Amino acid sequence: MTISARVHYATLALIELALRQPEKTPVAVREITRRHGIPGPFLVQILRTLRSAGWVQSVRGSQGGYRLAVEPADLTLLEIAEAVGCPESNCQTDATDTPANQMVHEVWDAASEASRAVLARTTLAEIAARTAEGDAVMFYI
Amino acid sequence: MTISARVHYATLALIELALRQPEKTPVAVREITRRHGIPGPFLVQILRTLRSAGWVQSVRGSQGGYRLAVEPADLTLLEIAEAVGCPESNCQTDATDTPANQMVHEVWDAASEASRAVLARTTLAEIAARTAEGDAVMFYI
DNA sequence: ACCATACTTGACTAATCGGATCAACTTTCT
DNA sequence: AGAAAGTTGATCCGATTAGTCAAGTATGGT
Repeated sequence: MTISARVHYATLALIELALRQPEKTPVAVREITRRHGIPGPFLVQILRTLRSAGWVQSVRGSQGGYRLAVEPADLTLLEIAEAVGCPESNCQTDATDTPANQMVHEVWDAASEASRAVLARTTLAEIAARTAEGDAVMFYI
Repeated sequence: MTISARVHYATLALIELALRQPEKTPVAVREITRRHGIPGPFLVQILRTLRSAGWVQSVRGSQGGYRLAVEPADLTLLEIAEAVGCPESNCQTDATDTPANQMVHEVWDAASEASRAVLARTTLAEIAARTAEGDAVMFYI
């Protein structure tokens, strides 16, 4: 499981937006980068992806920024990871389709499915709430 | 879950060796590459790693090759993947250790732990046996 | 003894990817 | 008008992966 910085940053940003959803003014990119130490224009690039996915809404002009466009409870970490991260773990069957090859593929698929299941059952709302509490949380395997 | 070709090839080679363990003569690299379409000298590089890990034994000279050095039932896919693949998913705590950061890290860790659990409970013996079955089936087609 | 076979070692190249940056432009608030 | 923000597209760098080469060494068969 590679936790590409891209996905990590995206999640951080979304948590920030989720926590500040009650505010009426949108949150500026600058603020998020300062808060979480995310390299400036890189976050912009990520937010662009999130926008075209429909998770966030951008407000231009002065006093502009970003705002969450969906319910945090409806957004799972899996969706975030897949939208922003690697371009789909393409499980195309190789040309050399020996039985050994198939077996190995099956195991890899099972493993990746297991980790995806964990991400699929964690919502943004959940992780944002826990962040707010500052609580130590146990995630069961 | 990235299934680096390195790990994939390593597993394929080990399956081959496991299946031919009863033979007295070691298996030549050339043969393995032909069977599974693995690029020649790349497999050598991988086998070197497997050797220094102690999983396989090399026999030099003519009639030489590789031979499994452990019981297939004692070797899990997790061990293989970690020995040959990425250099440990280094989960170093970032300098900016905000609560959000910690939360996100916890989820990633849980996810990666889930997939590792799958690999940890699959042994080489198991996957080799299943491959053998598949081979038998193919024989009749 | 000799030669073909096969592993050993170490360095080396090529392509891809993730991370990050820049510059020029548009929109909106005051 | 001017400052503050986001928008877009091009680009760059460094690390990692995949894959290669060549010179060397050991072994078995004849």
